[in-house]
Amino acid sequence: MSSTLRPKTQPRMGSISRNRPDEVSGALLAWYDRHQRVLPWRAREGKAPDPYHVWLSEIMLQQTTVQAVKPYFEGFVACWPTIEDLAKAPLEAVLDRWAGLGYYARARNLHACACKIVADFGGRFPSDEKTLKTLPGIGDYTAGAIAAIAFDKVAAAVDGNVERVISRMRFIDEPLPKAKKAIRAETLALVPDRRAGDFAQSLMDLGATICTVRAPKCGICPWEGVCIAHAKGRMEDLPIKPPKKRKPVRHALAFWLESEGDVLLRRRPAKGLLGGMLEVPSSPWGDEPLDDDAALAHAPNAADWAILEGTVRHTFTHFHFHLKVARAHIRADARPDGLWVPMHDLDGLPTVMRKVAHMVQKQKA
DNA sequence: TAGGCGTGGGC
DNA sequence: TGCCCAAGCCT
Repeated sequence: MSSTLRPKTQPRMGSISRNRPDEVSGALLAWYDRHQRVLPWRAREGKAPDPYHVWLSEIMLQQTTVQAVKPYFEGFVACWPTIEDLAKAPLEAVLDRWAGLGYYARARNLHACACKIVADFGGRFPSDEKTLKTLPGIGDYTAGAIAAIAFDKVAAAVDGNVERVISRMRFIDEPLPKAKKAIRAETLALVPDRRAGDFAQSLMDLGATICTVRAPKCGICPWEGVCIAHAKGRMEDLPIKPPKKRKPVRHALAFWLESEGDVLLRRRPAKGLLGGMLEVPSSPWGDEPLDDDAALAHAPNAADWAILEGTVRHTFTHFHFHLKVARAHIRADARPDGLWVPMHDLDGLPTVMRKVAHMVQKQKA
């Protein structure tokens, strides 16, 4: 990224005018030059960013922590070094490698987007927000982030971090999501003509490391002097979020069927919850716990099913899940049709199903 | 527009 | 422990 536009004399701390967008953004860029995080998807000093890496990381980072993303990003880039490689891969391979990261529609859209970039755009990402937003999995935030970070376009990338930082700094006390329009306008007004990508990343770094949800570190914030929420002592009141709803509990019985070191799995329907992912077969997921006999009627075959002690508990976005597990062994010549997978090769399972496997292994010991 | 859609960490 | 939250998107 160009660093040529840094002012010759940096504004002194506390001397920034909150009515001068160039001074406000300049103070943040100066902070970013000293304190930016080193992340695997960021371009090295003086190097042009790789749009494929920017896009891949932005999709993975949607609603997901940096620490969780790091190993997946490295794994994807090692397995599919270019977007052409990713487009050529079977969707199932992409989903299996995404397993554990959550929000699996992202992986389906990722693959669809890669195919579209290769088929319709010659393997090159468009650089304008409007075209980016036509691609699967790319919305307002991600379009702005790619335009700014990969192509240094003047664009606002308003994510949860930016909503928090800007709503505090400008004291926008309207509740979300109504506040989004004002936050976006305030953010866009601050984007500098040069270093728009650095500015986008600096806002996110500030939100992630200084302007945190709880206990923000205002004493070391480059915007302490211009932040209205800080002046009022109201930092932790913003942004105002709508109340959450209670999660209901759903129940099911999973069927762990073993045969000579393999376990029976199946692939879920392509869309919806865990769409396209591998799973341990189970009874339908219902609002009430099924009694054992009723649940066992859904078993994939007639076998000597034993219901294990304990319950797998897992929380999805909008419900809690209580899963009992039944287990049986059969001979190889009695296997029902299905996907038989070696028990040492269960990396493609989503977390809830890994919990099932873990419970079975624990009860063997 | 509001609800569906995962997971792991922090307190 | 239960709840909140993290670089949102889609319908």
